[in-house]
Amino acid sequence: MGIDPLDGRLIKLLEREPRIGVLEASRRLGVARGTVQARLDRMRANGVIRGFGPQVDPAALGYPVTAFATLEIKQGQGPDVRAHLATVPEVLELHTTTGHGDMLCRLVARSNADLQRVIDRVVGFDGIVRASTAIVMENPVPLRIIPLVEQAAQEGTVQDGT
Amino acid sequence: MGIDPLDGRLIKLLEREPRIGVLEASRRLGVARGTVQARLDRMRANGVIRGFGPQVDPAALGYPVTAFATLEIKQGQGPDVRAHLATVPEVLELHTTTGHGDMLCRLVARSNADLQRVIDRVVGFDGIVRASTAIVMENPVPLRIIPLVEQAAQEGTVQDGT
DNA sequence: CCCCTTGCTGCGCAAGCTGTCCAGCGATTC
DNA sequence: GAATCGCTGGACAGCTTGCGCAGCAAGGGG
Repeated sequence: MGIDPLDGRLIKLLEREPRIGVLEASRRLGVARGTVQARLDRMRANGVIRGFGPQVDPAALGYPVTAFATLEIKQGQGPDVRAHLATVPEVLELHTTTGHGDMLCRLVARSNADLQRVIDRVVGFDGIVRASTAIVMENPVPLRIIPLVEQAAQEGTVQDGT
Repeated sequence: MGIDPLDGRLIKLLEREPRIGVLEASRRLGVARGTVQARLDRMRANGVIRGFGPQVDPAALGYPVTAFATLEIKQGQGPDVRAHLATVPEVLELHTTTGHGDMLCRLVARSNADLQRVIDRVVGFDGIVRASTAIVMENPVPLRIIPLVEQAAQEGTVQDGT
C-alpha cells in the first residue's frame, strides 16, 4: 500500500492537465497505455484517488468570504450539533478535534456582513456553548497535495547509502 | 455572474459521476450536447469550476492523521513564515486570519507520534511565537460544495410572491 | 411594432480515444 | 527450474469529442 514514483508522476500530470486522458498520459509518461490504466485502476481501488469531481470555487459562486469557527459543544450534544451543521450550506467542512474547542468548521459567506448571518445560523443551536471565529484574509497555501504525493512516491525508492 | 439551475444540476451530476463526459451528461440532463459544452466552457472561464484534478486521499498515502495548527507570528515575519510553511509537504493548507492566532494551517502526519515531528518542523522557525494544535478525531462533514451550489443555483430562480 | 442578439436544439463529419482483448518478456519468488 | 507479476506493443469495434451550421424561441432596444 502506497504509491511508487510512476504513480506520483501520473498524479502530478493529472493534477496539471486533468483532461488529457489515458492515452495522452501514457505518451507523456513514456509507458504503455495499459500501464497507466492499471495504475489508475489500482489507485482508485486503493482509495488513493477518490475521484475526479469538479473543483468548484465558492468565491465564483458569490461566497468570497471564508472563515473558521471553533465551537464548544455541550456534553452529549455532539451528534445533534453535527446534524445541525450539516444542514447549513455555508458549512463546507466540519471536524471534531482535541484541544480548546470541540469542533472546527469552515464557513463561507457572501460578505463580512453576511458572515454574521451564517454564524448566527450556525451557533443558533442549543448544543453549542460558545464559538470563536477567525476570518480568512489570505490563503498563501491553497489546499494542495502534490508535495505530499512526491514525498510518498519517493519512499518506495529510498536507497540506503550502503 | 453566478449559476442557474441547469449549471447546478450539471455540477451535481459531475460530482457524482465525473467520468461520464459531455454527451452522456447531456442525455442525463435532457438538453443538447452543445448546451452542456457551452455551460462547462462558461463555468470554467468564470472560474466557477477550477478544474477536474484527482482528489487524493492523504490517509491512503499513509498520512491518516490530520490536525489544525493555529500559529502566532512575530510582527513582520509573515512572508518568511509563509515561505517556510510552503516547504513542508505535510502542510496541506495555510490561511492568514483575524482573531487570536495569525495563521491557521492544516497538517497531516503518519501517526500521532509523527505529528510531533511535523509540528516541530513547522514551528521550528524563528518568526513563529506560539502554536496550538488541534488533532482531528472525526470528520462528520467532509469538504463539500454541493449544498452551496444548490443554494447558489436557486437564487437565479427566485420568484417573489407577487 | 420590428429587429437584433442570445441561447438552445438537432444534425453531420472526421479524428481520436476508450475498453478490452492478446501474446511476449524480463524480473522476482518459491 | 517453474510459476507469477507487471509492463509492453498491438489490434479491434464502438463511442465520444471538437467543430461547424441552420432553425427557432425569448428578451431587449429602438
